[in-house]
Amino acid sequence: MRETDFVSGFARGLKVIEAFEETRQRLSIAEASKLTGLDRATVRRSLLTLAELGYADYDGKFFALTPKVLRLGHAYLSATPLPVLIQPHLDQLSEKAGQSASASVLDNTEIVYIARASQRRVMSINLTPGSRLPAYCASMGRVLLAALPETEARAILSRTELRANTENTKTDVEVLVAEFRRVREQGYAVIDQELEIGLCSIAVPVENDRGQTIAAINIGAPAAHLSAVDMPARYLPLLKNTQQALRLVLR
Amino acid sequence: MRETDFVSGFARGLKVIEAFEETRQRLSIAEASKLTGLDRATVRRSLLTLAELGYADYDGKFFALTPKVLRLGHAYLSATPLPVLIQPHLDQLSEKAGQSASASVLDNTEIVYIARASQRRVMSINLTPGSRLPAYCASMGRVLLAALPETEARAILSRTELRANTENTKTDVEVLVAEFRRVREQGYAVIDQELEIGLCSIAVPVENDRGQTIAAINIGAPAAHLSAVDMPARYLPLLKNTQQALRLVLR
DNA sequence: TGCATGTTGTGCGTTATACGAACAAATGTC
DNA sequence: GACATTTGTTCGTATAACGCACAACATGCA
Repeated sequence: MRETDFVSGFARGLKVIEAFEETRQRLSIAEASKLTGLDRATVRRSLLTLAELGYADYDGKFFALTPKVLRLGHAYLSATPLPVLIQPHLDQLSEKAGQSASASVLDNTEIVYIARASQRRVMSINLTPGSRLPAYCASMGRVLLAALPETEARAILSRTELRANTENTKTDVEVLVAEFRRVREQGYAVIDQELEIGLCSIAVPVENDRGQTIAAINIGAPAAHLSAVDMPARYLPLLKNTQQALRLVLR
Repeated sequence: MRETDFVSGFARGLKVIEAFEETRQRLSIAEASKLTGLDRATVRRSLLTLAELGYADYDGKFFALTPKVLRLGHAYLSATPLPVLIQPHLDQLSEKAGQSASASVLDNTEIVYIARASQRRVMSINLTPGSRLPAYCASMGRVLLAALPETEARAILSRTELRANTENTKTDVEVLVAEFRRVREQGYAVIDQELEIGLCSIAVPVENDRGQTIAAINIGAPAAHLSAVDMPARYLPLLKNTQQALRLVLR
């Protein structure tokens, strides 16, 4: 790609949109400028463009995103076969397990939820398609990282801020890499309250017909309901069934 | 706003992202050019920019969006208080009703789902935050259109393609406007299989503490389970409770 | 093979944008 | 109320993007 095949005005604008995610509130021009590192004049032009197009509201002082920006994320969900294909299998899985079931893919150091079937809410945070969690401490993240060559997995870990969300959270790189090996061998990952106290989950990879891991699915359950060690016996058969069914429809 | 306060490169790029939604598949440069009406060279630069930033994959022939674009839509969901505030109430509502509950806002002629609590899937299509439905034939859409001045509601209807999705679908402007009046008086809207055969729903407006309608919530149920005329008696008290609770937290 | 059709990539003159700084207007502080 | 600081806006200029035209390549068909 040549130097001139890059529209920096577009790239800057996308950066401005993402700046809203971090703050959870409306932004002034100066705030957006600080968050993005872009010049105030440039940010102002981007924000005014967003307002002009209806992606943002502007009250003369603050900018706030409008629901129209959901179109952008939805463009992926409806254009990509994966979420659409997975959803019905996830519904079945969730129904049979009586627990929430989700699907996600890896995006750099995080997993991104692409589909979800929730029976009831077990986590304090609200997960919807588009939600992100750090890969190292999520069951689907473990599965997705385990599918990578070890050097790549290490590279991702080195870019990750390994926080101890609970006292159970594994934060040591060598411990995690060893865990990836185990996950690769046994074909599934179990998380015992590493992300949030009271929450356990079990995940398996979603493979296409060439055996490549392209996503992960999991079942999450309250620790009060079932201890982590009991999860494989209870849910692994269901997950494996779904995994097998998906392998046949994914090319 | 001055002429120069608009970044057309940014606006063009956003248009390119949205082009993916319509086709439900990957796009070549020429296809994206046709869909957006932009010059091929321009579209090519935008697509290469998306690829460079990781928002798209490029195999040398076709471009496909990556999960990273979900960040953009999610920037709205996490930055806006409304979805976050509504979600727990929706969960409760859904649990008590034993049916799916959703929340949406109006975006031009369509409603956009901003939160959802699903007990089981009752519709053939998959609804997630970001999903859109035409306002005129959805229960939440009726409620949101009824909250507008009649001239505005008519203006929106005039911009809408009034399709008869089922034999029940109301497509006559005068019939719809009369329906809006009734909805405004009775404070709720009921849809009897106007969107999809077998699906009924009932919606009420979500108002802030100044009485302004800022969103709508609904309960959807299979027609086989409960006829449309029985919905108010069964679900309206629950919806009104949730409406009241939300009024207190929304300023 | 030869022709027609369609697609992608590139060079170039014109036009529009981003940059940085300087100015103006709030905002906060003592 | 005066000062200091932050924020929003304007402006001239270097630079980058735009759209057109053309070349290169692939594909389909007779």
